[in-house]
Amino acid sequence: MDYLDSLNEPQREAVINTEGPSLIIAGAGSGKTRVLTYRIAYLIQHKQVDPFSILSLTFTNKAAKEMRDRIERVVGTEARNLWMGTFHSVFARILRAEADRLGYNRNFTIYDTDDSKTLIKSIVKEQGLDDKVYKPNVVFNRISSAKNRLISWRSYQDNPSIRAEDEAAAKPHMAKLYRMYAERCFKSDAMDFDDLLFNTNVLFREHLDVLNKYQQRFRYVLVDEFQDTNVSQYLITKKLAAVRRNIAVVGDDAQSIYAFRGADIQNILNFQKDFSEAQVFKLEQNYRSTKNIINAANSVIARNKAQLKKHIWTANDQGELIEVIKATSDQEEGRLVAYSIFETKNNEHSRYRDFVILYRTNSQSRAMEEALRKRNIKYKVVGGLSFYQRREIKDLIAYMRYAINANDEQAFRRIVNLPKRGIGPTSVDKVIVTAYERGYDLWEVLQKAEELFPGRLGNALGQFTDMIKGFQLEAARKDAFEAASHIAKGSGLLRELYEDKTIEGLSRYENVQELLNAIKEFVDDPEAEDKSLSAFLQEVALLTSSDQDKDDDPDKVTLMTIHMAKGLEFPYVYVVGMEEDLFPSQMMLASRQDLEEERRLFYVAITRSMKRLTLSYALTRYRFGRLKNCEPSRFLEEIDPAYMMVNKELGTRSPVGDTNHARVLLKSIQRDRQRIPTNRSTYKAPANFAPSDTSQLAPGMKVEHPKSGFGRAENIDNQVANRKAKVIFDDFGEKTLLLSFAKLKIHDE
DNA sequence: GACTCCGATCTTTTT
DNA sequence: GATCGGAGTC
Repeated sequence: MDYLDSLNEPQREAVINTEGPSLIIAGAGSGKTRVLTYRIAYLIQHKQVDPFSILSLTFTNKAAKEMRDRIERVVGTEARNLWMGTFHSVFARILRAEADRLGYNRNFTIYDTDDSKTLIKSIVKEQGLDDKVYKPNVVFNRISSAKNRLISWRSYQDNPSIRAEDEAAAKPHMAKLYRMYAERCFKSDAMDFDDLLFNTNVLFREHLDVLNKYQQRFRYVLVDEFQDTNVSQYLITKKLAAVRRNIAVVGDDAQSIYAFRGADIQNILNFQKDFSEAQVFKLEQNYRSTKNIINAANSVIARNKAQLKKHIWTANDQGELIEVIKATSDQEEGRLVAYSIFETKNNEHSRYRDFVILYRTNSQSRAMEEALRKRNIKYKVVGGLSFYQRREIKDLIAYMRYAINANDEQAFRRIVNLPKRGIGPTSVDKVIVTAYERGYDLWEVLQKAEELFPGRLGNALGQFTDMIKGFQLEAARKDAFEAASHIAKGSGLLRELYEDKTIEGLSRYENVQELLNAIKEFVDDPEAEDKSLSAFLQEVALLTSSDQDKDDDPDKVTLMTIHMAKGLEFPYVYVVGMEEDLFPSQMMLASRQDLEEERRLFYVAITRSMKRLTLSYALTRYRFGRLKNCEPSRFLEEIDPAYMMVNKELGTRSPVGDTNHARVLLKSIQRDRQRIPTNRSTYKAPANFAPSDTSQLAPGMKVEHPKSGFGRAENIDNQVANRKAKVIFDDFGEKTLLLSFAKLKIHDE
C-alpha cells in the first residue's frame, strides 16, 4: 500500500483504524482530505468493502466530487459506486425512494430559499398580518431553526417556552405561520432544504424497517466538516451508524463558521458521549503554510474561549511577515491590491491562479473587480448570484418543475402569467384560495377552472391547463432535453426573450440557450441512468453557485467570500475589508459566541494562505450606496504584531522578527481606529424631533442629536455647573456636548 | 389587469 | 446600487 507511506503517523493511524467510531480532529492544512480519501480507498482495497455500503457525507457538492475523483485515482472506477454527496443530496435521494411512507409523491419538488420566502410572504399577506413585523426573512429563519432542532409545527405550537419567546418578540402568530407554511409545502408536494433533513429524521423515527434497511446497507459512515453539522444532521448519522458503529467524523472546531445556520460544535462533544468507545486522532501538523502564517493564525484563535485543545505546527519555512495595506477608500483598496498582485506576478513569476481575494460579504467584490479590470488582470468571482438564480433561468425551470409537479404552488405563481395571459395576482390568489377552501389540489382546481370560474378567467386558465397537459406528456415520454426545448418554445418564454432586443434581453436569451445546453449535456452523459426531465430537476435543485465551475481559462485571480474558501488553499491570499462592522460584521457583535464565530472565520481566512498573506482596510467605503467612514478591524490588533510588517512602500519587506516595525504598525492601526471621522452625513432630523430630559443620561445609552444624528453616550462628566457628555456618533465620530445646551433625544432599546 | 414610477430595504455567511 | 412592492394611471 504505497499511499500509506506518504502519510505521517497520526494520519496513518486515522486511515487504517477503520473499525468502530473515530473522531478525527484535523487542523487547518493538516491533510484532512487526504486522510478521508485514503481511509475510503483503504476500506475498498484492503478490507474488500463494497463501495455500495460506504456512505460519505460532505458539506458541498464540490467537496464530494473532488473526493470521489481522488478516490477514483487510487481505486479506479469502483469509486463511482460510493454513496457520496452532501447531506441534502443523499437524503433527498433516499426520501424520493421512500416518499410514499411520508405521504409525498416521489417527484416532490425541492423549494429553494427564494421559494420558501415567497410562500411565507403570501401567507403573511393572506393572514392580514403586518409584513413589517413578520418579515419573510425573520419568519423563515425562525421556522428553519425550529426544523433544524427537530421541532415540528405541532411541538412548536404546544411548547409554552417557545410561545413565550414569540410573545416577547411581539410575534404571537409565529406558530400559526409555521403550521400554515408546513401545510402549504406539503400540499404543494414540496420540501424545503430543512425538510430534507427533518423528514429524513421523521422517516427513520417512524419507519423502523426503513431505518433498518439503511443501517444494514451502510456498513461504514464518514462525515466531513463535522463541525458544521446541525443537530438534525447529527441525529441522522448517529441513527444510521447505531448498529454497525463504524462511523468516522472529521472536523476542526476552530473552523466552525456555520453556527448561524444551526451548526453546533456541541456535536463533537455529543459524539464522544454517544460513541464513548470512539478513538480520537489529532492531526496537528500543517503542510500548507509558513511558520509565520501559522503563528499568526494561532495567536488569533487563542483568544477564543470555546475550543478543543490542540497545537497546530508546521515544519515549513519561516516565511514572510504579514503585510497590511491601508487605503483611504474602497476604490483605492482595490487599486492597491490589484497593483500588488500585478507586481508580485511579475517579480515572482507566479500565475494569476495563485492569487485569491477574500472578503466578508459578496457586495465587496465589485470594487475589486473594477480595479482588476483596469489593470487587465483576469479574474473569476466564485459564488454570488448563481446562474440558476437568474430570473429567466428560474422562469424556465419553474415551467419544467410545474410540468413534473402540477401542485407546486410557487412554480405556478411564477409562470401562470408569464408571458402575459391576463391572469393577474388577484386571479392567482382566487385560484389558490379556492383550492384551500374546497380542499382540492391546485391541479384539480385548474382542471375544473372553466366551471369554477366561468367567463374570461376560466377560459384563460383552461388554455393554460391544456398547455401544461401537453408539457406533462412531453416530460413523461421524452428525455429532459427534448422536453425542456418543447417547454421553452411552447410556453412562449423563448419567443418573448427573443423579441426583446435590449442588451439585457439578449443576454437573457443566451442564458436560456445555455441552460438548454446544460440539459443537453446532462442527457448526453453516458453515465447517467435516468435522463428524464424529473431527474435533471432533482440534480439542479441542490446545485449551488460554487458548483458551476466553468473550465475555460484556468489562470485567473479568484474572488470569493471567506465562507466559500473553506477547504481551499492559495499561495497568495488577500483578505480585504478588514474593518469594524464589516469584519467582524456588525450583525455578529451581539454576543461573545457570535464574535468568536467571526474570529474563527478570520482564522479560516488566514490559514488559506501558503506563502504570503496580505490584509487590507479602507478608511472610507460605499455601503448601501452611501459613503461611510470606517475603522480598522479589531482583528488586526489581535494578530501578534511580531508576525506583521508595516507597509511603507509596496515591495519593501522587512525581515522576520523586526519588532520595531511591528510597533510602528500597531500604532498606525490604533491611530486609525481612534480617528475622528469628519465627513458629512446625510442625517436629517425628523420634523417631530423633541429633546429628552438628559438628567438621567448614562454611558451606553443611544441618543439622537438634531445635527449629528444617532450616537452612543460614552461617558458623562458630572460637574455641577456644566454637565458634559462624550458621545460617539455613527457618522461624525466623537463629540463632547454641554448637556445644558445640546438637544439630545434618548432612545430606549 | 398592465404599466410606470417612486420609495423602502437591503447584505452576513449557504445547503 | 439594485431590487421589490405599492400607488397611481391608462
